[in-house]
Amino acid sequence: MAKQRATIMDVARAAGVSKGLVSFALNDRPGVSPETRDRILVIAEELGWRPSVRARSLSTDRSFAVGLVIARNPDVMSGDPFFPAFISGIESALAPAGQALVLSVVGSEEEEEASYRQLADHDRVDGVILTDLRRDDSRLALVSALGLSAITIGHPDVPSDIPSVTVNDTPGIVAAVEHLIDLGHRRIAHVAGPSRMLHGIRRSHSFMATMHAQGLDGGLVIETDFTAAGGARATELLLAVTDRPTAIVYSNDLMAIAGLGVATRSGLSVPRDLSLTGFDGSDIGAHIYPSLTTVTTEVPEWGRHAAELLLQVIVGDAVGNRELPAARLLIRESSGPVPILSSPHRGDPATLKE
Amino acid sequence: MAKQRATIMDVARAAGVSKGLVSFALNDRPGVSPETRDRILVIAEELGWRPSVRARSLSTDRSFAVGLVIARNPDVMSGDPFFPAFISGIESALAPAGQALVLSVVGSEEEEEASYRQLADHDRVDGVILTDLRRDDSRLALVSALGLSAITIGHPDVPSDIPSVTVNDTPGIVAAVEHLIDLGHRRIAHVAGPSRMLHGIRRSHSFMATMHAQGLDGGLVIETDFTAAGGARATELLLAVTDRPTAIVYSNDLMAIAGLGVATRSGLSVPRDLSLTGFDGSDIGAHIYPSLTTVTTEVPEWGRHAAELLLQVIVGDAVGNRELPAARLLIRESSGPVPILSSPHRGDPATLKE
DNA sequence: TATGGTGACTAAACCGGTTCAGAACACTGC
DNA sequence: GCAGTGTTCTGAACCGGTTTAGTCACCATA
Repeated sequence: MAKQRATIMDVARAAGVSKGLVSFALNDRPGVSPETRDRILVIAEELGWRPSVRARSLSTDRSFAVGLVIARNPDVMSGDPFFPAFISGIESALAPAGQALVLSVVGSEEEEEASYRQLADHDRVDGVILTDLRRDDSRLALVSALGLSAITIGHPDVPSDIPSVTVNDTPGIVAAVEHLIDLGHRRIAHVAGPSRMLHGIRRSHSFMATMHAQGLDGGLVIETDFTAAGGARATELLLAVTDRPTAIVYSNDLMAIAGLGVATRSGLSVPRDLSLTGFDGSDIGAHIYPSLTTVTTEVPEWGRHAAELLLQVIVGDAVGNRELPAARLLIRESSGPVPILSSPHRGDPATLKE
Repeated sequence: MAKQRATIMDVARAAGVSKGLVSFALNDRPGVSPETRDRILVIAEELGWRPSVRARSLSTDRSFAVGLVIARNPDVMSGDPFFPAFISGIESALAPAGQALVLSVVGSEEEEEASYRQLADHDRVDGVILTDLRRDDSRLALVSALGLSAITIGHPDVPSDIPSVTVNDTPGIVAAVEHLIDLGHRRIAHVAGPSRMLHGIRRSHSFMATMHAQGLDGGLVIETDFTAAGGARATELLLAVTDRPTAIVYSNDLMAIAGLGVATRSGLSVPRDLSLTGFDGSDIGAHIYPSLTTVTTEVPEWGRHAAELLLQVIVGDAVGNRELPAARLLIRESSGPVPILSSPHRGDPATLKE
C-alpha cells in the first residue's frame, strides 16, 4: 500500500550504474565523473531517496545519535530549569546534523551505570554528554571502557582526555557575594549543593574565597542536595543560629525559592530582614515576590556547544575544550541593604498577618 | 585491541550449528530441539552474546525505540514539572524492555512537524507519544501518514483509532472549586491554558460547569499560555476588575506561583485576601509561602502507562484505552476562608511592609 | 608496439541479524 | 517396503547501505 521508500539500488538501476557508484556519488567521494555524479544526484532527488540510517549504522558501525543520562531524584528534576533548557540547546545542534538524542532518566546514581551500559551494549549512541560531574567521577573510566565518545560539562577533577564545555560559575558567585557586601552584609551564608558534585564544590569554593578575600568569615556553609526540601531545611538551620546571617547565597534557584518560603513563614521579610540570591536565572524566579536575585548563564548555549563538540569528537576531529561566557549576576528584588539593627530580632509570623 | 563483541555467527560456530538455528533458539521459536536450544543458549551466555540492535533493526524493520516530541516555548519548559516526571515514567517502562527513548525538543509548533518527519524519515522510532493534544490536532493525521504507531495522552477531540492514556482532570478541578465554595468564595476566577490545547479546554469546562452547577457565575476566565509571565498578567487583570475575585483557580502551578507573586506584590495576603489553587502538584509548590493548594496526579504513572501501551501498539496487539486514577485535590495553605468584607479594599503594599 | 598508469566503473564481500525453502532423518501407518 | 508426516536443521537470500578488489578503456611513454 504505502509506497516503499527508494533504496540505493533503485537509484542505481534508474541511473544505469552499480550501487557502489551511487554510494560514492552520494557521499562526495572521488572516482565518479562529474556528469555521472550529477545524473545520480538528480535521480536520487527525483526518487526522493533518503539514506537508511539503519543500514548505514550497520555498515559503518555508527549510530548517528548521542546520549544523555540524567541521574536525579525526580523531586529535583521537576522544577529544575536546567535540563529542559539544556536539552533544547542540544537539539538545536543535533537536528540540523541529522543526529538524534537518546535520553535516559534514572532515579539514582546506582542505576546510572546500567543506563550507560545499555546505551553502549545496544549500540544506541556514538557518544554521551556527561553532566553533573562528581569527584573522581567513575563515569569517565566507564565511558572509555564502553568505547563511547564523550564530553563533559565542566572540567573533571582528575586528569582526563575527555574534552569539556565549561562555564565559569565563579564570576557569578563572586558578583553575588560582592553585591551583598556592597549592600552592607557581613554575615553571609551559603546553601551549597552536594560536595560530591563538582559544580557544587566549585560554587562553595568561590563563595568562601570571596568571603575570605573580603576579610569575612566564609564558614557558614550548609551542604544539601539541590532539592526544595533540602533548601528549606538548610534555611531553617541558618535562621536558627544565634547571630543569624543577614544574607544567604543559594547554589540554585529551587533551594532559594524554598528558602524564601521558609524565611517568609518565620516572619522575616525579604529583602528587608534577609537577602537571598539564587543560581540558574530561572524564569519562575522573576515572577515570585520578591523576585529572585540570581546568577544566570545561557544554558541552551551549553547544550548547543556540548552537542557540537561531541559530534566533532565522534568523527575523530582533534578538539579543544570550550569555554563559554561566564555566569553573571542578575539583580532583582530579593537582595537589599543589610538591616539597620546589627542583630535583628527574629520576626513573629503574626506581624506579617497583621 | 578491544575484544569485539560476539556475533551470532560466533555462537553458531561454537555450537556447531547454522546461524539460522541460533536465531531460532535465541528467539524462542519452534523448530529447535530442546537439547540444542539449551546448548545454544549456554554458549551464547558464555560468549556474552548480545544481539546487535542495528542488525536486528535492518532486518526486522523496527527501531526498538519510541519518540517524544516536545513543542514548547523554552520558558514554559523550564519550571514545568510535568516533563521530567513524565519522562522518568516512560523510562521505567522502556528500559526493562530494551527500548530507548528518542527525545526531540522544539521551540514552536511549526518546528514540530519537521521533527516528527525526521524521526520517521530516519527510522529513528517505531512509535511516538503525543502529548499536549490540540483541537483537531494535525499530528493525528501526520503520524498515520508517516506510518508511525502512536498513542495520545488524553482523548483527541475527533474520532481516532489511536489509543490513549487518560487522566481525568475534572474531579480535581471540581474538588478545587467546591473546596473554595465551601470556604465561602463566590467570585472565583479561572486562569486557563490556551484554548487550542485540549487539556486547557477540559479544565476550563470543568471549572465553568462546576460553577454553574453551584449557581455561580463561571464566566471569569482568562485564557493565557501556561507561562509564568502569562499567569502574572492574567492575575493583574483579575485583580484590577471591580469586584475582583476572592479566589483564583489556575490551570497549572507555574501560573499560580506567578499569580501569588503578583497578588503579594499588590499588597494582598494569600490566603487572607485571596485564595489560589494550582494544578500539577509540583514539589516547589509545597515549599513556597504560603504553600500552594493544588491538583495533583501521578505523572510518572502517565509516562509508564503511555510507554507500555505504545509498545503494545507497536507489536500489533489490540489494545484499549487506559484510564488512570483521576486528579485529586491537595489542600495546602494558599486557599482559605473568603474575606469577611464582601468587597475587600485593594490592599496597599505599605501595609505589608509595616 | 609493448608497458604502465589513471580514471570510471562493476562485482562482490561485508555489517549481523531474520526468515524461508528445502534437505536429512526418524517415525508412523498401511 | 514404502509413501506420508513431522521434526530438526542447513544454506542462502535478504534488509540497505559501505568498501575493497578488480576490470576495462584510454592515453602517455619508452
